[in-house]
Order: sequence, then structure tokens, then C-alpha cells
Amino acid sequence: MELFECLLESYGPRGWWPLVSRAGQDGRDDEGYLPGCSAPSDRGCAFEIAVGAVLTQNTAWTSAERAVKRLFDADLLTPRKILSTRPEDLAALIRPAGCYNVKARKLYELSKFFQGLPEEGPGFGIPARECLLAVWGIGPETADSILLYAFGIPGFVVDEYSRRIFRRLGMSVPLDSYDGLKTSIEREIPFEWTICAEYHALLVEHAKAFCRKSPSCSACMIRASCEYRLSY
DNA sequence: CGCCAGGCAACAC
DNA sequence: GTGTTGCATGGC
Repeated sequence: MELFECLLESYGPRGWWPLVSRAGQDGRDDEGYLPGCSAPSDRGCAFEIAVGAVLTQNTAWTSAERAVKRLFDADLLTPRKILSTRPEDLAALIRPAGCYNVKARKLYELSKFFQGLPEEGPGFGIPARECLLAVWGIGPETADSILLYAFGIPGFVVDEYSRRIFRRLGMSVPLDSYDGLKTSIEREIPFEWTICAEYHALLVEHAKAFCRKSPSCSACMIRASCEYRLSY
């Protein structure tokens, strides 16, 4: 939590998830970010968020975002419309995100999954984590991102950035196991949506700004409590 | 030009 | 079961 407070102090609330479809609305800025993140995104955006989560796999968000925008402009951001699009057309649309043939198939599988979700009633069609993991193309990070940002279910999202930052800080957490690291961090933080949503976003921000693969330790604000600076 | 990006599945042993 | 490889564009 000390790390979370420090990052929040430095960067401010990130307002994730950025929504192409609502940029400039809902108090969001031109890039689709909320100024302060205090509530999960509207459920109507769940599919767009899930699509973004798949398209950004091993891909810079700027590239994934361009692909989401192309789907939005083509009015294809619903499961039914994706499923009625030819594979080669879908692949061409998401080309900026890279791995477009693989990701086109992933978007089909994702769309089929969303079509099978009940839209009303108790539970409101919120999927279980295991159900998301059973979808071809959805692994642990993508599943947790979708649960958190699309469905409002709290949970710590592990990714390469969080592993790198925790490792360099010298934190005694299990870095090699996704679920091990996830539960280990979840024991240390309040299990609240805002904390989880902001923590993941802040770690991404810090990894991009300072804790890059080739890091800028001299200018880093948490340098004093980081073990990695000693090797520089 | 080479390396990397908010992974994942398939495949080798 | 653990390690390696293909996917592929765009930014730096």
C-alpha cells in the first residue's frame, strides 16, 4: 500500500479504462480517460473493454487503441457484428494491433462468449474467472483485466510491468507464479474496485515512465526505497 | 536498423 | 511440467 500511495501521489488517478466510444463524454477527456476514477465503467462498455484487453496483448496501447477505433468507426463493437464480419475483413481492420490473424480469431471467440452471457437477472451476466479462462485467447491477465474494468469485479491484475517493478524493488513476493503473485498482493491491499483499478493503471504508468526495461533510476521518485538502484 | 510492446497457445523435449 | 517459438505492426 505504501507503493500504491506513492505512485498515486506522483501520477494522480489514471481514470482507467480509456474508452474510444465515450471520449469527450461522461467527463472523459479526448483520450477516453476519466479525470478521477471512482466507479467501474458503465456495463454498456464491457464489450469494448474486453476487445481492447485482447487487442493490447503483447502490444502497445497506442497500437491497440487505433485498432479499437477502427472497429468503432466501422460500427462493429458488438459481439453480433463481429461475428457477422468475414475473418479477412476483421483482420484487416485490427491490423494496427499486430498479430492480426491470431487476434481476429480471439475476437470471434470473445464475441461468442459475450453472446452467451445473460443480460438480465441476478449476477447480471458477470462471468466467473474460470469461464473467461476457458475462452480460447483469454489467459490470466486478460481475464483479470476484463473482470476488473469491464465487470467491476475487484482483483489485482498481474502483468510484466508489475513483476518488473516488484522484482526491482526487492519485494518478497512470488514472481514466477501468476496466481501466487496475485493473491500475495491482494492480501496486502483493501479489496476494493478503486484500489485495484488504479493500482494496475499506476504500475503501467510507472513502468512506462521510469521503470522501463532500461530504467531511469536517477530520476525515479521511489528510488530511495528500491534495491535495483544499487546496480546503477 | 534492432528492440520492444499491458500475452497467449502450440509445440518441443 | 517447464522452456521455447510464432504471431506482426508501429514507435523509438
